[in-house]
Amino acid sequence: MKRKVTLKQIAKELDVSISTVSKSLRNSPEISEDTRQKVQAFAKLYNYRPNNIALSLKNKKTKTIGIIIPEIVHHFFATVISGIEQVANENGYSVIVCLSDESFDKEVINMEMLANGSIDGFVMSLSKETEQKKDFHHIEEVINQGMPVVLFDRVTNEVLCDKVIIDDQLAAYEAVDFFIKNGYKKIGLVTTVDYVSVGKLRTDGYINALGDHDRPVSEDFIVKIEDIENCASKIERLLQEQKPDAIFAVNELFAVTTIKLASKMGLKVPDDLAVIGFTDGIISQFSTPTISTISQNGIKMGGRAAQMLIDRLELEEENELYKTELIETHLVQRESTPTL
Amino acid sequence: MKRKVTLKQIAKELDVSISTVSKSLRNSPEISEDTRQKVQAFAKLYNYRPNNIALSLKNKKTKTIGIIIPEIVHHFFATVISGIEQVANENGYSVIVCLSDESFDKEVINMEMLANGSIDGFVMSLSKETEQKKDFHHIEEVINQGMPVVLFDRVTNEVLCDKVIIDDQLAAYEAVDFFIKNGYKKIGLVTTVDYVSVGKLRTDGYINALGDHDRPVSEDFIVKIEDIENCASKIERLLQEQKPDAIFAVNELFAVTTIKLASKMGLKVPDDLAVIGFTDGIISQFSTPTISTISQNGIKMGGRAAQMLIDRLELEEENELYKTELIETHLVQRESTPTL
DNA sequence: CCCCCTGCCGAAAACGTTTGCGTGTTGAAA
DNA sequence: TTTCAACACGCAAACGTTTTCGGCAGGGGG
Repeated sequence: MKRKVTLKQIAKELDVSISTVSKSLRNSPEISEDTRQKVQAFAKLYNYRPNNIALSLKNKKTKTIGIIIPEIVHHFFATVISGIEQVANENGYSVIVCLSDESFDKEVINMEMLANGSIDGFVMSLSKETEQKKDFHHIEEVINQGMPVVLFDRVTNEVLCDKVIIDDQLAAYEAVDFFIKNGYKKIGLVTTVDYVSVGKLRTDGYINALGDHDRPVSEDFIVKIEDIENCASKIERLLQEQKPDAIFAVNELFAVTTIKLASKMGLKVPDDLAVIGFTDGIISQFSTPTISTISQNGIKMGGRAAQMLIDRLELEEENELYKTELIETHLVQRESTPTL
Repeated sequence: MKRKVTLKQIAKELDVSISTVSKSLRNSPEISEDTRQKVQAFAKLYNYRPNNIALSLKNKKTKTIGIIIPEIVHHFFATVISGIEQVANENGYSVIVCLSDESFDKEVINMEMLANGSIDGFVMSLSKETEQKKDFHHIEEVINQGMPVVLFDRVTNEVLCDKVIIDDQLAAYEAVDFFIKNGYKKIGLVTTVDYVSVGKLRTDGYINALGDHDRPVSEDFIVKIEDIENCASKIERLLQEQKPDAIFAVNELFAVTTIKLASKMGLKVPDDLAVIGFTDGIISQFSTPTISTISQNGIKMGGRAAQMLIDRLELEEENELYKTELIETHLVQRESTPTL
């Protein structure tokens, strides 16, 4: 086993100083052609690579981005990571991933763990619990220490930083608008509880769309789901009691669950019930029928977030002007809405 | 903005030496009660946290695990990361994730990038291209430098290291055996090209199961798919020309694609065609009909891999005894196979 | 012959820790 | 009063880099 070789070892072996070796490898004109060649040959032979940790310590930058997300077993977040990783790599950065498991405490612990020098900045999406508690001191603290943070998707107005989101409200509006324009009368909503920021916004979009078309908004047509495990009964009740002809669901899981329940009740999708979901993921593409969704391009979202972070990192002056970028969405029509 | 405080700053502020501060914070008996209290109070006030990078440099360990996987937008790999992260966190480790995008070059670059001190060890799954080229020098080099590697799922016999796999061949055998025992006569296989290690093993399991029951193995019943994009025609041909009554697919995507094609051809699943897939993921759970699969517990797999790596890292003596752990699988019966 | 310049290289500091060892002070024992 | 231990603390090295600065030697010009 041959351990990694260091400058010091090369220096000793070649009987020169450490600085000579370092300069030779960086092609400094201070060093004679002869010595440079010799050192470089030796370094190549022993496959010398500078130690990242030492470089990080010296340069006070790690070239590493910290990602904190609620969970990774979730297609949308996986695509976001993918987007971040891609842009990060192109710019010579690595990514270190931590999962909050939707827990406030884990989010805080992970942030503190990474904030002590391990990374140059964060890209993160809030955990449900954090959104519920509205406690963002851990994020503000990190920002105060001069470490940039970019929030995406699940963001909050209460902390000042760069953000990347989609226009959740508008996207939901358009989905409902699509239903209305195509003659649907009884449009139901399957959404999350209100403290989930994106759920709330999408709910607002639904309400506004109905309002703008002078449609009544009834609580009876809205199902708010806390945990996915036992949501079936609530959705079933909506389907049975209100007999909606269209359902807008704020995520894939709700959409596919609704369709399955509808099918079990003998309803045909899309003939008896049209469905539009949110987040264009695996489920929507492969379920039967395939599900029309509002696309939410995670790759692009992650890419933009990473780019914003890196831009800020490589900027010399501190810039207190924070931007919020909007990622465009559009309706992907599939089998769960009729072709018109 | 208050930047992170260092030992040096505390020392200057309190007019003591750096070592006194350090020792005070670590409760060394060398330091008087008085000074200790004073330093600790001050450190708490300024929210002192030791710099991870400096610690890494000093201790020559980073408490970070490098993960290299082909892609993250893939439910199985996402669950594996989840499993790794969990065990890593419990042991005070972070994880840094790199994606090879199924490319040999990216795999090599990522490994070299991380191997220069950024991490203590690797958990990885080979890219398709690496499996095809059978070039593992980058992995061997890393191991030679004393950095432990744990391979999972897509592994190779050509490199000596710890491994975590499922018994792909046995699992496939059992799936086919299930078909045979339940009276199916014409069992088709939808698999990958042979260089994908797990695909090959599952194909072998299929062949052996047929052989052991004295069933003929015909190439006509086997479809080998290179890329998922244009696999439809091949599968259709199998369904039309051979009219199998059961299909074993080596992954979810092949399974759901087969089912969709069968439905389009008017075949009823499971009545006209029974299907068993592999990897118990989102698609299998939510497609219609839900798909029976060989479960492949990614969380457990990742967890074991992480534990093996950490065990080796925290072991004092070098241990050349490498283990290969098997994760048990079982058949999850859903709607794509008949209830008997 | 002296001075200066230039080419080449090494010493050392710095990044932030931890820790073995040396040292000064104090108090008590002889 | 002398001696010695215990106590409390500081020095410095080490981890592996990069970079500034200073120095030495040799050569050329005055």
